[in-house]
Amino acid sequence: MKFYIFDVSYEVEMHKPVILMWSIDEKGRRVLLKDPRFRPYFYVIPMNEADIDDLKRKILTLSKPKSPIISIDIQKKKFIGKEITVLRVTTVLPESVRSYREEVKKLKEVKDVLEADIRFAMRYIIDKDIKLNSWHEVEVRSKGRDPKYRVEEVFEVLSDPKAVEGKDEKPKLRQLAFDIEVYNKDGAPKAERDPIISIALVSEDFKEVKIADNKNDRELLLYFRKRVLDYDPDLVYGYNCNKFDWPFIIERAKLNGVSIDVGRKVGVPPSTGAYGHVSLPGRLNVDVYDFAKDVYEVKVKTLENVADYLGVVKKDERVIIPGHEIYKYWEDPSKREILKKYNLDDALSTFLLAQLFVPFGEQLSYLTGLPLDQVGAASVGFKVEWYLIRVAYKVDELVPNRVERRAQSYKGAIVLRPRRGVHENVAVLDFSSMYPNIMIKYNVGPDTLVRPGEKYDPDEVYVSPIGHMFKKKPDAFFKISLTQLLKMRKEIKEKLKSLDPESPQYKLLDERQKAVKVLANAHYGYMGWSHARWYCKECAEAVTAWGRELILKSIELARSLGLEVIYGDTDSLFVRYDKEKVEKLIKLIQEKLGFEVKIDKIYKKLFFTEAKKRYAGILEDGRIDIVGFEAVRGDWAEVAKEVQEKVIELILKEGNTDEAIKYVKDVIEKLRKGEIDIEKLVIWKTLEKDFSEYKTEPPHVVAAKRARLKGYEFKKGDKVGYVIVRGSGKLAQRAWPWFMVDKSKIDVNYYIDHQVIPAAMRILGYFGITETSLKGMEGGLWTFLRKKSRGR
DNA sequence: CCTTCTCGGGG
DNA sequence: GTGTACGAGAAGG
Repeated sequence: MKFYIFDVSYEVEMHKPVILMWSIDEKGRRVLLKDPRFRPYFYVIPMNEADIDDLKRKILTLSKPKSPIISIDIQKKKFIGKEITVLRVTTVLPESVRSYREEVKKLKEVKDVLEADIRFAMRYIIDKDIKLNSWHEVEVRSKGRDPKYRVEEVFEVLSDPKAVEGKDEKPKLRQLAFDIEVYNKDGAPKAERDPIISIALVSEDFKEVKIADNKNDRELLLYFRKRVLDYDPDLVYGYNCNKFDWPFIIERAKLNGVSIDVGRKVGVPPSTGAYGHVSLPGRLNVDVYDFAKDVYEVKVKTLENVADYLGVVKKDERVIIPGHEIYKYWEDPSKREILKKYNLDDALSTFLLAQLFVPFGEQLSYLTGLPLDQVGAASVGFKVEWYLIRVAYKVDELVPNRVERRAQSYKGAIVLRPRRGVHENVAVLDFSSMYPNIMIKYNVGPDTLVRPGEKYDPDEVYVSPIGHMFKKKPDAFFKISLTQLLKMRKEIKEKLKSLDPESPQYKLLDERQKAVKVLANAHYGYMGWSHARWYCKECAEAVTAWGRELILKSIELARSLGLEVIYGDTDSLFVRYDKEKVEKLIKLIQEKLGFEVKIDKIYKKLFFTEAKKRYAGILEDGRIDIVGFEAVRGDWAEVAKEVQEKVIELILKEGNTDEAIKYVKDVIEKLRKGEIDIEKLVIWKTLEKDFSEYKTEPPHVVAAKRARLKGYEFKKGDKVGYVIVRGSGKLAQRAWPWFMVDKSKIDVNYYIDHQVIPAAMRILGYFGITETSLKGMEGGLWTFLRKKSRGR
């Protein structure tokens, strides 16, 4: 029979582990596949001189009746490229692996223990090559219904699941988004004090919201449980629900003595699992916020900002209530309808955002083997790592243990000093997948790296510009992984050409090729991550060195053609767009250096100051592109960003500064008159550390501390929005959380002198405009007098 | 006045 | 908890 498997977990039944595969059958029924045949294991590397059979006997004597060691096999494997003989020790209970690991490690004949930290369900996914969120052929025997599980039928698995190639379609999944509102009068919400006052649910089939009529939230919790169980969703969506909604619900349920077992296992409540995700048995609980974090165009990633930017729910079409005022809308019965609408708009936004993000998440899950609820919560490093672990299994490579290391920095990419000024017709050339291709070409990896003192044949190694050497043979582990990914991407793209872009299959495969790209591009950074299992600083260092060499050689080629190079960063070159010469250059780089370059974009006009990583241009279609300047940074006040953006636009489009100057003066005047919204004056910064770790007291830290005194919770990772008020002393002493400040207290001069003018001058200064001419009274005074006389 | 701390955006 | 390079403001001395 064929099953669409979307989650894998396990449970212990009669002292034995059983793999649970939460699935959908071809009739669209929710079913559970139980595989009782799988057992946990780990590997033991013996000391070189150790007697293997003797060691085997010794390990067997450690066997405990609770979870006996059922077999020890001698196997040949590779470890960091070297052939080694290992013992595979298999036991019964997954949770006993850790204690066996510790005891085995103590034996003097044992060099190391490997793969004892691969979670049991992941072990199954890797070993059986389960492709989550896709179809598998499995031989099964029906066990009928089981009141323990909220599924239509339970099956016992008789054969290893086999992925069905080419069945790139999804069954109809039930999805439910939820959102809660809580009563917090003083500062941040606290579950032990504040009740839930409203819950909204949105699915394809219904939208509803239930508001509490008193401060006892027991009824609300029961309603929530009932509605989830009635609808029986496969996917549950929340926004920041792993960190807020779920912990809050779990705690409130506990206080109320209510069971909140909303998963597909009766009596089992949600619990926090790997990477801080909240797990509901048999359902995929997706925190949409995890995916929203990747929308870097949105600086402050509130639900309404992300939904607005992506166009699913526009801000002006929905209710927005500041977090600290929510309780007021509940206390005043006449305002409760507004609160309900707000709650519903949030759940709706979450639901709609999930439609955009989840298809991509499903494909990341398909590739990495991490179930969808974990793959969003896991960082990029772990996503790459799980992908690598799957590759390792297929090529008999053992997985290195995680080692505590100090981060070691190394030299990175090259950035050219730009030619300042306005340039016309500039082409941006990009190397396609530069670092992955360098890694493939030079066979880079910890397994091919020639270590100090190691013997090598000078003809059989690649030597990096900084001297690190990599053996040409055999293929590096990273090369295998990357080649496979690039090949997969090429094949998918080929297949896409034959499909209707509107078809579900096209959409699915397109998301898959995007996920492949993300994983491939993250390989280089992964090597330089000190917590990586396959950490290799020398490898990362060599890759950036080859990258620098590549760019420099390409510049030489450009110059040999008489092409002017205006700028370049890491894997891009900005050159004067002379069509013929640029095409020649692309060919030359391909032929002489062996790398592919493409024209990424063409600017009609491009403006540089002397600074690196900062430029603004107008593209062929008239769009303005701003990189690096204050206008696109989150830590500048909106008013300054707007001014700079407008100045850039006026200059690139008009070709002179007159309009721009007039515009800046106008904004300054509005600021003086207090006509600018306080929201546009807020500066947002992240607390990157715990309060105690700060050696200095920057403004955002001072503001956050002030909010904390009022009961608002601020901690590492939070964004602090502050404004500057009038007064004396250090700037930080004048920084206050924006929601605690009355507009009349704002220091307008700070915003003029330290936000608007610097942002405008960054551009206008290049054209010889002075600060005083923006601020000066010449223009301002006249307008002032004119208006005054008109007023009379 | 100079150095250090801190942060964010992006190739 | 993927990497380094870079610019800029404000604190600190």
